[in-house]
Amino acid sequence: MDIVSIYKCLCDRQRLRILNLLKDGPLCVCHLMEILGADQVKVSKQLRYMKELGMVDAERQAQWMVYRLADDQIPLLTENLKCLQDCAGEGVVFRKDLQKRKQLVKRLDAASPLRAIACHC
Amino acid sequence: MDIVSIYKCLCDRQRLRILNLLKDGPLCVCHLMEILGADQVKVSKQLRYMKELGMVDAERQAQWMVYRLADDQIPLLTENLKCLQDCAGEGVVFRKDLQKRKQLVKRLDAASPLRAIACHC
DNA sequence: TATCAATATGCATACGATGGTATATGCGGT
DNA sequence: ACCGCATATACCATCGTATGCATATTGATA
Repeated sequence: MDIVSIYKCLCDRQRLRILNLLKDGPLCVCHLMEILGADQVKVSKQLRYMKELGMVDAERQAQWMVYRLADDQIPLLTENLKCLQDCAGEGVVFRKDLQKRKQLVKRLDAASPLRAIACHC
Repeated sequence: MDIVSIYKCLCDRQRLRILNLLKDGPLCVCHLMEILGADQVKVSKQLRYMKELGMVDAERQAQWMVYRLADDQIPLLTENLKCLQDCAGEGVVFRKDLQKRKQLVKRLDAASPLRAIACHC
């Protein structure tokens, strides 16, 4: 994959937020939607975009599609993801996303352990 | 400056090449044109773009405009520039650019030391 | 001041990415 | 077989950004 494609992917805030979330583990589309407060189509399209680039992998779990960072990591990507939370000013958004993620996982565990497992959180 | 703007800047191959060249020291527009094999308008506009972003600074030297990486480096940018030459496959382009740069400097030194100095190469 | 070289800018156009709506697919449960 | 939920896709409008051409600006030199 060429460098320019990677940077093109990174130059959208929502894609960055998604990658940042997936860095902590797989998530299904509906949970991404909830955390990001975004609509289904948008999230779905961006995931497809990143899947075609080879940045993320998708796996079906019952009716959910679970997305994760691709197994064969791209060093350039990995390095850039590392520093998202430390980014001056903007790091807040990324840190908050990860907090929301934790809350979500807790809630799912309490309400329906099975579903939490199914969704790989 | 926000992350997205930085990545937007990085997602153009020619801008990357320019930044890579400036990492080794200042250059004027005509030398950039020569090394990149690009036309004046394009180079000039991309430099302006990067100047407005705060990535590069410009200084007039007689009739030449000499561009350099901005004094107050942006960490995210610095880190990304570091690995350009090592990028799988594509690193070649960036390495070749730096070679061309060296040849250019040599030639200028031989032909006209004064001009070489004026152009800060 | 006329002129040339180096560089910048304005404007029109084209292209690619993005967003929205509607619709399709795939799976589980009844 | 049907329905509902989760997700994907097609299609179209839109908008940002790059590109090309023409022209303006700036500094040096005669």
